[in-house]
Amino acid sequence: MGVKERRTREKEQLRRQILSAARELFVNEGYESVSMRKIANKIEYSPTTIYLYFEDKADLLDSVCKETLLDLLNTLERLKEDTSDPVEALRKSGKAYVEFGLKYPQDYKLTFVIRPQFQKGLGLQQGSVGEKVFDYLRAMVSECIRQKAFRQVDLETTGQALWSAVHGVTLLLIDFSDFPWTEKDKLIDMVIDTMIDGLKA
Amino acid sequence: MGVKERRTREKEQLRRQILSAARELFVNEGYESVSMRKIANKIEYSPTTIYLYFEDKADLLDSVCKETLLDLLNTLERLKEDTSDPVEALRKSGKAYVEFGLKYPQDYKLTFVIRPQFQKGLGLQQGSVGEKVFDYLRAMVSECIRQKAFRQVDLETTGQALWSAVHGVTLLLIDFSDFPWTEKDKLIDMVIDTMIDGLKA
DNA sequence: TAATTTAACTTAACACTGTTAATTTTATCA
DNA sequence: TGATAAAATTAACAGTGTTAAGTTAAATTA
Repeated sequence: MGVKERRTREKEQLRRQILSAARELFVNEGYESVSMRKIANKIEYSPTTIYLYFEDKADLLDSVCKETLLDLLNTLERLKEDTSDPVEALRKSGKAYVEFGLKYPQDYKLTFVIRPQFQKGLGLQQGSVGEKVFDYLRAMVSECIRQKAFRQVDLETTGQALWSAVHGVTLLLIDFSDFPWTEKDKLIDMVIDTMIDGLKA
Repeated sequence: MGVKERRTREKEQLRRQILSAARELFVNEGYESVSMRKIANKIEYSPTTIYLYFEDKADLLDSVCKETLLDLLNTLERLKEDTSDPVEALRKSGKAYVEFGLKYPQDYKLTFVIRPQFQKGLGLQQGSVGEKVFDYLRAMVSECIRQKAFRQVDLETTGQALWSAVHGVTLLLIDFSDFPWTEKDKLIDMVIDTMIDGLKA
């Protein structure tokens, strides 16, 4: 009775194939410039086959972004081990966040700029990977407050403010690549360090 | 010989009409969802007429964004008069920047997210309005450093870091409108105040 | 093995897209 | 009025996301 299992496996495999082709095209040509036909051509199926695996183009984007968020979450949680100093841990997480965005700039934009445009109302629901990323950030901040390294700030607001800062520098560096930035790492450090300094006790 | 002058005026008028229709549609339906035909319908001309006044759709976007930047620059420079305290002036400018973005969220996104995607290599050239906006920010920061309200930080990097922070919070509030933000103004103040505190002498 | 049911996939079609070249209409000047 | 220049239009190209209907292939049953 291994037939059903094999079929399920085969379906899963094609689903991944579609997803991988979609990601590559989205990243290289931009979400709007990629057509269902292009994706279909890449995997050598007819365009409508994709609709048997995904609701529509936006759903395809959604699935690609969920993978990206998982990747980001893994990257961040891999840092958790070392560093007993909570402020240093937060700083490192901030750097890792921005560096993730700059390493995969188009994936980052898909997830944090394009997707919200096409998935309004589904930004960050309960149990989502996106929520877990923010949970991670909240825990970092919480530890800084608990150990009195930060002054008595509001946990939620502080987390959101830090997210704002790292999101901002990431996007500016991606979008305005021809702007006469000072040395990239200097800017990233400046953003993160200034925020952290402003929060210190 | 007022014929040529009238013609010039009429051409300018139609140009503005196109621009205004384009802005309204871009803002309400999103750049990619707006077709040249839709714009043409709105002004009751044939689609190709637009090409006599603008190079292409991206040029139309470019012109719309230049207007937005002028509007932003005016909004900021109107603050210049009052406030002798340079730090307070910077804080007010930061707030005004974010509030401008939230008052015209789609115009802000067109200018600072969509346009760079379609106008790569023209992000912020010499003499552009965009450059003037950043000049304004630089002057604010410069004054804070000159009056020793800020510690001896690098002018360029500091300006860019502040831009990152306000850009980030503006975009997050626009894009993730369903995220459980703490009170909006509380967050905006937190971002700006924390950055400024981190820069103080 | 042959017929039937189910799953997987494809073809054809709809009303659209940005942009170009060729053409027609409208306005100005001699 | 007729020629010239400017302005606006029509027709066409190769493409878009998505749906409904039709076809092929695989699995199950008799």
